[in-house]
Amino acid sequence: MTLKELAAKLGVSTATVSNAFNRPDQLSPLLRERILNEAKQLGYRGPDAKARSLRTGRSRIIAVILAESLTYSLNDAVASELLSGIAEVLDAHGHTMLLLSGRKNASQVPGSSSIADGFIVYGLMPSLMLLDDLPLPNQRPLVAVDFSLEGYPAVHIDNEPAGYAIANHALKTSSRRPGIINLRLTKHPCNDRVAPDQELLPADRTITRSRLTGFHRALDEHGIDPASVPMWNIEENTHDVCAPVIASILDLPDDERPDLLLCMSDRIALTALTLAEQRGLRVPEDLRLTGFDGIAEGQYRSPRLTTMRQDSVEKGRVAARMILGLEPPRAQLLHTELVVGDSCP
Amino acid sequence: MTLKELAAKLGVSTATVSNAFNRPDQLSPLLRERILNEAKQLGYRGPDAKARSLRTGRSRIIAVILAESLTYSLNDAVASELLSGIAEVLDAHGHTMLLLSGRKNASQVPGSSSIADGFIVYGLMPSLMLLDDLPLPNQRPLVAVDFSLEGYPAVHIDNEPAGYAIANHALKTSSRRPGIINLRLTKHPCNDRVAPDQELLPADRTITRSRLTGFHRALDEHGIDPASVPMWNIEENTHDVCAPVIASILDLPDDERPDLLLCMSDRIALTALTLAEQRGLRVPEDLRLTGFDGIAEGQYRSPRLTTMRQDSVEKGRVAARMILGLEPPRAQLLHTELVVGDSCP
DNA sequence: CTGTTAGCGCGTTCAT
DNA sequence: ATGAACGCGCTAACAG
Repeated sequence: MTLKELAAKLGVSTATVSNAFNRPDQLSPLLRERILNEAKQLGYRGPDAKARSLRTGRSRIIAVILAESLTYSLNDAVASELLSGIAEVLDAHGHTMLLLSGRKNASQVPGSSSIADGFIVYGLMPSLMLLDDLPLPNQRPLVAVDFSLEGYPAVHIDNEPAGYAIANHALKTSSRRPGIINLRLTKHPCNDRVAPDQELLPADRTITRSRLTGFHRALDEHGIDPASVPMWNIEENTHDVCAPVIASILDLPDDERPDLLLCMSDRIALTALTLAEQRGLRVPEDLRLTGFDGIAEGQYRSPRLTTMRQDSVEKGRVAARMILGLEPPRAQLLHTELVVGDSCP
Repeated sequence: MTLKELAAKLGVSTATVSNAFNRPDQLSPLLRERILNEAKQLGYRGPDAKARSLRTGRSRIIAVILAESLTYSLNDAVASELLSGIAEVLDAHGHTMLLLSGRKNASQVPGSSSIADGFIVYGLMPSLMLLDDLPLPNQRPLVAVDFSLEGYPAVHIDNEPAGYAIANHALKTSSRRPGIINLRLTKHPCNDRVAPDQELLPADRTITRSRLTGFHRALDEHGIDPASVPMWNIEENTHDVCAPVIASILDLPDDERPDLLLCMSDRIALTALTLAEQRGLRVPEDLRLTGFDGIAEGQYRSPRLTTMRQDSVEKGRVAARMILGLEPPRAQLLHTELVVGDSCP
C-alpha cells in the first residue's frame, strides 16, 4: 500500500494525502480525518521512510561511530553510558541511532552510512581511517567525542587536571612504591611493563596521555621523580586483557610490588582489586588503588573504588544536542569529580 | 556530486557508473578503474544510500527493538551482550544496526523504522504495543528474542529447567528459610514483598515466570511447600531499584531473615551481596545467594556468584543470523549452564 | 561491453 | 482547499 494507491482509492490526489500526514494546515480537518482513518483501515502506515528521506534529504537517523568494535563498546560501561546519553536526546527528538564500528571491515559498505543526517564519532583511532570515506563529511554535521578533529566541534573532559587531582589525592598519603597502569598509551601495542625509552602516543592520539601528564605533575609536586615510577600499559579495557598484566605486577616480590597503583580506568582498578583479593593482599592496607571514570560497578561494591567520576551520559547528551542543532557546535569541556572511596582513602 | 553528474563529466552513461560500483563484471576492468579513480578525484563517495535503498528496497539496516528504554538496555549487561552478538553478525555481513526503543514516545515517529530490512524484537512488553504500527510487520522478517510471537521465529533459553537446576543445586544444602526475589513477575508493578494472593504474569508475558516454576518444582522435590516460601518482586533490574527491596529483606530480624535467596538475575544477587557485606552478613555462611544470567561482573569478584549462565551473545548471533536468512527462521532454544561460585557452593 | 529508459514512493511547486 | 506534474538519485531491464 503506497501513498499513491491510497490516494486513488480515496479519490483524492497524492498531494492531499501527503499533506494529511505532513502539513495538517493545508487541508480541511474533516478531509484529513477521513484520510487518516481510511489509511489506518487499509493498513497504510504513513509515508515510506526510504522515499521520504530521498525526497527530503533527511532521515532522522544519527550515526554513532565507535572507535572500538561494537562488541567491545557495548560491553564497556563508559561507552554504554555515552550511548545512553545520546539515545536519550535523540529519542526525545524523534531521531534514532545507527551504530557503526570504526574498525575497517572487509565487508564494510561505508556508503551505507550516507543515510545518516549527522555523525557522532567517539574515540580517536577510527576517525583518521574513516573520515576519508565518510560520506560528505563537510556537508553533514559531525561531533567528535573524547578527541579533537580539526574544524569540528568536540566534547572533552578535563583529562590533565583530572589526572592531577586524583594522583594528588593519592599521594597525600605517602607511598614508597607508586606505580601507574596506563591504557593504550604506547605507540606500539604493548600489554606489559613500559620500558623507559618506549615511545608514547601524543596527547592528540590518546586521552590517557593528558591524564599521565597530570599524574606526573602531582608526582613532581610531591617530590617524586616521575621517571622513577614504573609504568605498565594495557591495550584493551577488559578484564581478560588486564588480568595477566596486573597479575604480573601483584606477583612481584614484596619489596618490588607497588603499594599504590594509579590506574587509567575503573576497569583496570577493579581487575586489580579482584586479583589482589585473590592473593590475600588487603586493599587499601597493603595496596592502594585509584581508578578513573566512576562507573557504577566500582561504587556498588566494597571496598568502593577511589576514582575520578566523569559524566559520560552527559557527554552523550551534549554531543547529541550539538548534532541536532539544539546547541551551538563548539568545543565543550566537561568537568570531572574526585570520588574518594575505600580503595584509596 | 551525484552519479549522474559524474557520468556526464566522464562522458559515460549513468548505468555504467552504477555498474562500476555494483557489478564489476558488467564493464571492462579498465573503464571501471578509470571511473573509480575519477570518482575519488572528484569527491564522489559512491551511490547515495537513500536513493539506493529506495530503488532496491533494501537498506542493509536491521532494527533492534528493545523492550526497555535504550538508556536502561544499554547499561544492562544481558541486553548489551545480546546487542554484541547481533552486532558481530550484522557487521560481518555488511549490515548495520538501528536501535529503537519499544516505549511509546510522544515524539516517536514509528514510520522512521520502515527503513529497516528486518526487525529483532527483544523482550515482550513493547511488542504488543508496537506490532501494530510496525511497518509491514508481515512483509519484513522479524525475530523475537526471549518471548514468543505467534507466527514468528523466536530465540529462547530453557527457563524452567534452568530455574529447576539452580534451585535444586541450592537446596542440596538444607535451608531453613529460603526466599525468592523475582523480577517483573507481578501483574501490577510491585517493588516489595509479594502477597500470597497477588496476581502473577503468565509465562508468556514474562520469562521469570517459567524460572519460578522451575524453582517451585525443586522446592517440591526437596519437601518444601512453595507456598510457604516468601517472595519479593522487583520491577527493574538495576542496583538502585533493587537496593531498597533487598535492604528490607536483610534488615528483617534474625529469625525471619532468609538464609538462602534465589534471585532471578545476577544484578539482584550482586546487589544483595553488596548490601549483605555492608551489614556484616557473611556469604555464604550467613546467607547463601544464587543469581541468574552469568554476567561477567558476578564472576570477576569474590565471592563469585553461583548462577545459571546463559549465552546472551550467542542469542544475539542466532537472532541476527535468522534475520539475515543465514539460518532457517525457526524456534530456537538455547541451553543454560549451572555455574557454582562461592555465593552458594 | 555499453547506453537508454522507466520507475522506486514521495514532497513540492504552481496552477486552479 | 485541492490536483497535476516534476524530479530527488539510483538500479534493473532491455536494446544495441
